[in-house]
Amino acid sequence: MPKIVDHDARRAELAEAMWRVVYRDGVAAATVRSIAAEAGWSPSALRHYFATQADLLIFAMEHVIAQSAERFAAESWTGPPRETAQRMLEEFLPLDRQRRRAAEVWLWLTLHAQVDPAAQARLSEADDGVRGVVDVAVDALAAAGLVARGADLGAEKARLHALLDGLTLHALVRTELMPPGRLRALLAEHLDSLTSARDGP
Amino acid sequence: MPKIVDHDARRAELAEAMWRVVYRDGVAAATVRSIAAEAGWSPSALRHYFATQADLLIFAMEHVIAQSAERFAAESWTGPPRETAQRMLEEFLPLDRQRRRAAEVWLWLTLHAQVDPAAQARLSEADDGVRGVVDVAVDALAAAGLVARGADLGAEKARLHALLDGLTLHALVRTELMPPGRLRALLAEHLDSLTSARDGP
DNA sequence: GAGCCGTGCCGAAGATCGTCGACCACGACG
DNA sequence: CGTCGTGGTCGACGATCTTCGGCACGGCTC
Repeated sequence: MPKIVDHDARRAELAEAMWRVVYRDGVAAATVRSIAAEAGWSPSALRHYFATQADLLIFAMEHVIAQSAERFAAESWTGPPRETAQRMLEEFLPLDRQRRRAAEVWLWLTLHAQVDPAAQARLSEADDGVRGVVDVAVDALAAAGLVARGADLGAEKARLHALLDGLTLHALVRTELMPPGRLRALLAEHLDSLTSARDGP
Repeated sequence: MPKIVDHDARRAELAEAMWRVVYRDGVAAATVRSIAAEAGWSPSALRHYFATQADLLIFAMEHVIAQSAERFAAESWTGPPRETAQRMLEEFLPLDRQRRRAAEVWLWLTLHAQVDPAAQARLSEADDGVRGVVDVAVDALAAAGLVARGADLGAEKARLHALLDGLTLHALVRTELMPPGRLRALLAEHLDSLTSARDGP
């Protein structure tokens, strides 16, 4: 009976407006009002599609993660496993402004999740997406026989994942000490350590 | 001529009040009002000692870091270097509620530093404190001959530091996957990887 | 011992934020 | 062609950080 709008499309539109604001002015500028202005709506209109600000940011974050997942699925990922793993994991490092902004949003969500169980749950799902890529990368290395027998794959995945997020954090807080080249080099060094021969059981 | 107050002592008192609030209710509850109430002052009084909320949190963070540094300096750190390094680094992991809360504050500051150059500068100094401890730990291992010749000490320090902060982040966002025991084990695994024989140049 | 005046502190106000409720308008269905 | 539900706006509320004007206390000077 009433006017019908494609909610999913509208949500995506608002999420993109949010990313434009974030890319331009940083996550601190991602207020409900500024995002609404960017999208050309009144602040109240957003409430029809996102009950709360955190919902919008989570949706936007899931949006880019889903896009990343599509890119991962689309690419063939042939070639040397070692270089492939490096390329896959570099996707998550803040090597350019865009990914740096995404890391800021990620940080905002992480902090917010400390007090919002709903955000916590959905952030965990998104986190699983990243963890899944790390798993794939490590498994591919192991399947290629590049990881020493006896290595604890579960622990290696957790360690690599932690290193990835730690590097991201350091890139945010100490940009001058962590230029893109150093981020890549440290990731490479870790993969070297992972793939070099180590004592089996 | 006027009433004289020991500003440093008052600042320390307010910082301790802040930590009580944070410990009890989390960093989100660390508003100027709640901290003032906890300390028994009016919100305006805080402005005499901290120009802004970020200043208070930074001071409080530096406060605990300074205390940690004192503990580090006080302890003799004798015994096997490998176990010593583990103990030193575990100080920075959120293994109990107190350190978890500290990590939340750290996260808040990191986010805030993205828009506040002053906070950014002072946070960098605090970050150097942590980096210094990591350096000491790795240097001690190297001095004991436990790190393979040819290893890039600078890179190893950066990698260990990133791992430390990454583990902290994961402990905050995925507590159920990162209980204290697993945090310790992953740190130990990394130190094992660092101290096990690796290819020299 | 008396007065001055600067420090310390408070209360209220300003600005901005997220969120909510009341109200209007359009348009698809009966 | 009328109905009524969805979509949208406006205004307001409460909370936040920060700023401003004013009051009071208490050391220093005379």
